[in-house]
This record gives sequence, C-alpha cells and structure tokens, in this order.
Amino acid sequence: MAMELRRPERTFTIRQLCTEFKATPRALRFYEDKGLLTPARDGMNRVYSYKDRARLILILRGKRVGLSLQEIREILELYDEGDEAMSQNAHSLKKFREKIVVLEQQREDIDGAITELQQACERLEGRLAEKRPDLLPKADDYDQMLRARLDGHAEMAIGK
Amino acid sequence: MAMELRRPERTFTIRQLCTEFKATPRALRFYEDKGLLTPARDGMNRVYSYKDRARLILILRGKRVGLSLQEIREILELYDEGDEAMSQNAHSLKKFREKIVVLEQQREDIDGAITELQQACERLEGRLAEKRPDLLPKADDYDQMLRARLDGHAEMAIGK
DNA sequence: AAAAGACTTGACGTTAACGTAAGAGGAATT
DNA sequence: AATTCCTCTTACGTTAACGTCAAGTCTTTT
Repeated sequence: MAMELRRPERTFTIRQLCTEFKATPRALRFYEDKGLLTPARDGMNRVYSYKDRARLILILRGKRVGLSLQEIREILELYDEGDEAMSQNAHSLKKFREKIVVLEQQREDIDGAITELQQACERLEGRLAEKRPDLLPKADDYDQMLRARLDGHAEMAIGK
Repeated sequence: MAMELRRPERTFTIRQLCTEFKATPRALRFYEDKGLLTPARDGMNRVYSYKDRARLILILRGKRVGLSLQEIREILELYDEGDEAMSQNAHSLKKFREKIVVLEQQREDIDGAITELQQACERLEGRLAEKRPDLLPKADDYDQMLRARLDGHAEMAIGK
C-alpha cells in the first residue's frame, strides 16, 4: 500500500520543509531554539508533523510582515496553550490590538510605496526609452517574472 | 517681520526633525553616513532643508515597509541624479519591478495577519470574558488608543 | 568495509541598524 | 567666568536572525 503523502499523518524531514519554503535547516533549528517549533524526534532526527508545518507557515508569514520571532511566538502560543496564565493573556490581548493598528498603518505605507515605486519605474522607463531604448527589458524578462511568480503561488497552494 | 516657519526656505535642526518624527540624532547621522541624507552645514552643525525633510519622510516610510537603507537609497537617487549612469538605471528598473511584486505579496500577507490577529483577539476576549472578566480592557484604554492614533496622524498631516 | 550523504550539536562569525559612552567645540544663561 | 546645553566626531557595544564551519552519528550506496 502506497504511503499517503497527503494525509495528516504524513511527516516531513527538515530538508523537505526547507526546500518547500525556501528556508534553511539552520533557520528551522533556530526557530526551535527560540521555542517556535517543537518537532518530534526519530532517534536524533527531527520529524515535523502537519501541525509543525502549519506553524512554520505562520512563522514565515509573520516574518514577511515584519513581526519579530518573539511576537510570532506569542501568537503561536495562543493556539496550543490551554488557558493557564490568564492575566498574561490580558497583556497579550492589548499587544495584539496595538499590533493590528501598526499593521493597518503598514498596509497604507505599502500602498504608498507601491505607487511611489511605480512612478519611479515609469520615470525610469521614460528616460531609458528616450536615451537608451536598447536597455529596456525584453518581453522574455517579463515572461520569466510571471513564471517565477506563478511557481511560487503554486507551491503554496498545493503544498508541493 | 516674523520668521516664516512654514515656507520652503525654512530649515530644521537635527533635534527638530528627530522630535517631529521620533527618530534619534544618531539615526539621522547614520543615514547621512550611508548617503541617504546630505544636509548643509552651519559651521559644524547640520542644517536640514525642506527637501531633506521630505527625503527623511521617504526613508522612514521605506523602513516601515521593510526596505533596507540600501534599497531606499537607490530610490532616492532617482530623484536627484540627472541621468548619468543609464545602464545602472536599467538594473534599478528591474529591481524596482521585483520589489513591487514583493510588496504586493506583502500586502496580502498583512491582510492575512490582520485577520489572524483579530481572530486571536476574539478568542482571547471570549476566554477572558468567560473566566476573568475583570481583566478585560476598560473603555478608557480604547479611548487612549484612539487618541494616540489620532495624534500620530495629526503630526504627520500638519507637519507638527 | 569504505565512502558518500543526510542529520545532529556546539561554537564562533556576520550583517544591518543603530545605541552608548567619551571627549571636545561653540552659544547661551546665570 | 563658570555652568549649562546642544552639537560634533570617533569608536566600541548591542541585538536579531541567522551563516558558517567543525566534528560526530546513522544510513545508504558502492
């Protein structure tokens, strides 16, 4: 009977998660050091479950939006922690609400930065078209950009 | 005749810009070191123009959306550089387009993170309301949050 | 059995973006 | 004149988030 590679019982090696998410083993061990991941062991070797993988996804996204590992850990702890340390949680609640405000501001910043960059690109293209049209990107370049982009999304979508 | 503190001829000391934008002198000098700012001098002392201040605003926003100082510098250089180094610019163009893609992804991430945090907050509040309603934030707290938020925006809007 | 690959644990190195402390120069206040 | 205050430069310290060896174990391949 073939292994069921898509079922929740499925486990992952460190290398598998790394290639899937373009991380390094060092990074995953580091997250473990900091208490963000706690994979099982097979002898010495780490064995990551689907839950571990889900946590890793949250970690990486948290990083992309500028959260520190410390902040990410606090969020993750909400998911497994039963409910001891309630007064701690009151504090977490406050911090989360503040973080939401920061993120909303950050989204505005990003929108601004995007339009800014687009204007800069247009100015650049204008000047290049005028003086050095030979340096303008070829259609191929855009093709490749789009491909890379789609690949990335596909990986996320189907879990490789 | 009173000094015209709102006109473009107006200049700023390092401390003024720092208090306006909640930065430190060390940071501004650091940006200068890295070539992101080049204020004039009055003897030894730095004198920042309106243009310098505008650049600083861009620097800080760039930082908030996760750009490195190096990347921010490349963007800023587009604004003063006449048009030597055209082939350099072809490279910049490519990098900017890539950065736009990254930022768009980042905005999605932020939206995701916001909803995630909001759910976490709701779960937390639910548990707190059930077991320790005394720890729930008071109306005052939210008042204060909103005030802080509005203050922040006001500062940006009216340039203090 | 020997070599080649993954995995492991230290332990030290690195980079970005400042912080911090020391020492000195002018301007303003007492 | 002395103190206070702001600024300057120089230089070493710091933190986060890993990178990069080194040295060992286990498994698989040759």
